[in-house]
Amino acid sequence: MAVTSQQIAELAGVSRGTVDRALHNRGRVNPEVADRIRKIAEELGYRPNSIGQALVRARQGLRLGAILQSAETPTMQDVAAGARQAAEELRVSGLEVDIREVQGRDTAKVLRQIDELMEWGAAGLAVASNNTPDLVRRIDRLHEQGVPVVTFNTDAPDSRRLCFVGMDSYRAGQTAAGLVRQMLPGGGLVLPIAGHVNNGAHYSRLQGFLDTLKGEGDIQLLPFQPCFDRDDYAHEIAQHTLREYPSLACVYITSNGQRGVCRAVEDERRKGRVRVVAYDLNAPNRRLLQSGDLSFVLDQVALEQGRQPLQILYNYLLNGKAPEKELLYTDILIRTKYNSGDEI
Amino acid sequence: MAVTSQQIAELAGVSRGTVDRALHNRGRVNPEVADRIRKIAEELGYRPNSIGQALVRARQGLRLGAILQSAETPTMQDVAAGARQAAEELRVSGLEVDIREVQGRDTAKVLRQIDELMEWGAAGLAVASNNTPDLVRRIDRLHEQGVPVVTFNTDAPDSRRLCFVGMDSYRAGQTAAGLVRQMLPGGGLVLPIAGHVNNGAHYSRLQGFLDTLKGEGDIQLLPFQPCFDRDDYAHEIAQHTLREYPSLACVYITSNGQRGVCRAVEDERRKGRVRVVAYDLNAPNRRLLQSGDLSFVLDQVALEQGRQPLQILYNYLLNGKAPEKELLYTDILIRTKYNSGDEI
DNA sequence: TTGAAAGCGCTACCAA
DNA sequence: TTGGTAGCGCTTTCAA
Repeated sequence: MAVTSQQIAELAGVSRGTVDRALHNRGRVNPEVADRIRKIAEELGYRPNSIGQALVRARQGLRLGAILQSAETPTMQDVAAGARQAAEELRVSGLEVDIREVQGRDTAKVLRQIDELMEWGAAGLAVASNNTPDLVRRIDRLHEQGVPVVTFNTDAPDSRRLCFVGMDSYRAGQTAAGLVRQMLPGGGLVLPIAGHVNNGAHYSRLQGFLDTLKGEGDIQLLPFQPCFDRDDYAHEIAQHTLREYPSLACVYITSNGQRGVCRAVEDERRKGRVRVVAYDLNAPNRRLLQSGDLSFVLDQVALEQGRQPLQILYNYLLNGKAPEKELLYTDILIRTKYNSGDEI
Repeated sequence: MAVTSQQIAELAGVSRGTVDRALHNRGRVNPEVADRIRKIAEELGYRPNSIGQALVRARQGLRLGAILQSAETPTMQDVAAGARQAAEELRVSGLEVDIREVQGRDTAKVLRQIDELMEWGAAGLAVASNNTPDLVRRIDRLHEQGVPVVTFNTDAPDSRRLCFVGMDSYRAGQTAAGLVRQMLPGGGLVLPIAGHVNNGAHYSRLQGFLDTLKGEGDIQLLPFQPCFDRDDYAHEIAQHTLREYPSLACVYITSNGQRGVCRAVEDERRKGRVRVVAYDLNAPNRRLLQSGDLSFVLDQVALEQGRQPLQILYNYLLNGKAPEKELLYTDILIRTKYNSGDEI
């Protein structure tokens, strides 16, 4: 059995209460005594038993809240699963976690959930919502009230959030560019399609892609087109471009709409000659990879994105450990038909 | 606060001890009373507080051991870090974990460590060693003694181990083949290099690769060559092949030796025209990706490989939950110069 | 078959 | 500035 605070108390000739105060700098202890206690603890390699701590903490009932927007999408469902996993892990440490799922992109609903969670007594929040002025204001207010907020999946960069956990979209775009570069050693014509023009993540995915391929002389980039996350628009854009450019070698799409693109390629009987690179490994994309309609899918580690924020809040609130960086980027996964199975 | 065993005891008009015995089927309780208790617990949605359980468990002192062979390699260091992480997490649940690192591939040393850990009182073991008859025999013996063994990173398939956590080497080979296929749309000449001919993992990486590319008519596979994990041999093989085949398009190497290959490509001034695909994202490979000497690196989630086995042993020994599958394959990661940074 | 009580390690509170 | 004590939820022992 490891060394306990009781043992230290006996060695120092004081009570456990004094040891506790000394080691946690809670004050109300003679500095000399505190020094002696700290030295003994150091020598014995004392580390407070986290189970004991958890037991006490459970009584205090620290509460954390998490809110996920667009919860109806496959990716956010994965994120939610990660959050639930973290909630379960933290339960063991004596915390309570409430996870709220919001359908669609609706800042008003998100704000309402924030209100409810604050009323419930949440000491920290994890928020995955889109970056609107209203949300930024609310996050700033929470910050002033001493309630830390971690954004995840989608950032609110202008707010005073503790940190962000999610994909580095620009870097993801670069990664996509690297793949296209490898696929087209002899160069070729590439069509980039974005989702919404005003979606920060989609835009960065595009920028990273364009910036990285621009220098490569033998690769020609067509002007990018927005498809507004819709398969029908994406289909129309792809079909039109395929007909106009018989030499089209690749389509890069940063958002939903990939099914429309693949259908267009198939319709025009260009499958195999036109490569498609898309985002997010969900069920439909898994199928499109298997069938060879998609060459690559860039995936975010959704589960991790859900898990980390709550852990970070826990470490911040209970151990006073702030996250190492403001931007905690999750891994960028490259998926092909061969590594998109159900690995653990 | 969630419902406690005390509350159930009061509602059932019995003591906490009786509730405990009833809910955990420890016997020594009137069946009718047990039924009543179970029904109340069910209705109230009782779930035993894991902190309370951990506190008691800590007193009993359940011990787990982990042994890693070839601990001096970068990959195994990552695996070890994962094991340490798991050890820390389990400490919170009241377990003690001892991790032993063995230098080199030495079954005798591994067996000695197993002895020591058993003497120490380990109730379960995680073992990453090479698959030798001696080890298999020992694992089987442990199994008979009721000590579960989880193999990780490297499997001992013929043993009665509880399960294996690691890469699906054949599938990794297929993944590499898929990348080569994408890189060489017009076909081309490919040289496969393996490490040791008798290394199961390296052989599977080769087989998966060959099987997947065999059907592709326009890709020509040269006979594979073993380089015995050595850069100098790999250099020699690559140099010789580069000179003999000016049209060589790609080298696939399943083991160490990738530096020798890259040097040969550079020496022969074929960098950019000859693509190299290798394994494991360690420091040197990160550099080779950055410099463009390597096109792709296939990586195993080493950290996860270290973490999982101990968690599995915990669930098995304390919750009676056997792993879902015998072969728990970890993710196959594709790394390029753009996604091989230090993401979390 | 059942109950009562101890004890795990820690922190918080109150009294001195 | 200190010590003493209660109590978190659970399991286990001992006694009835």
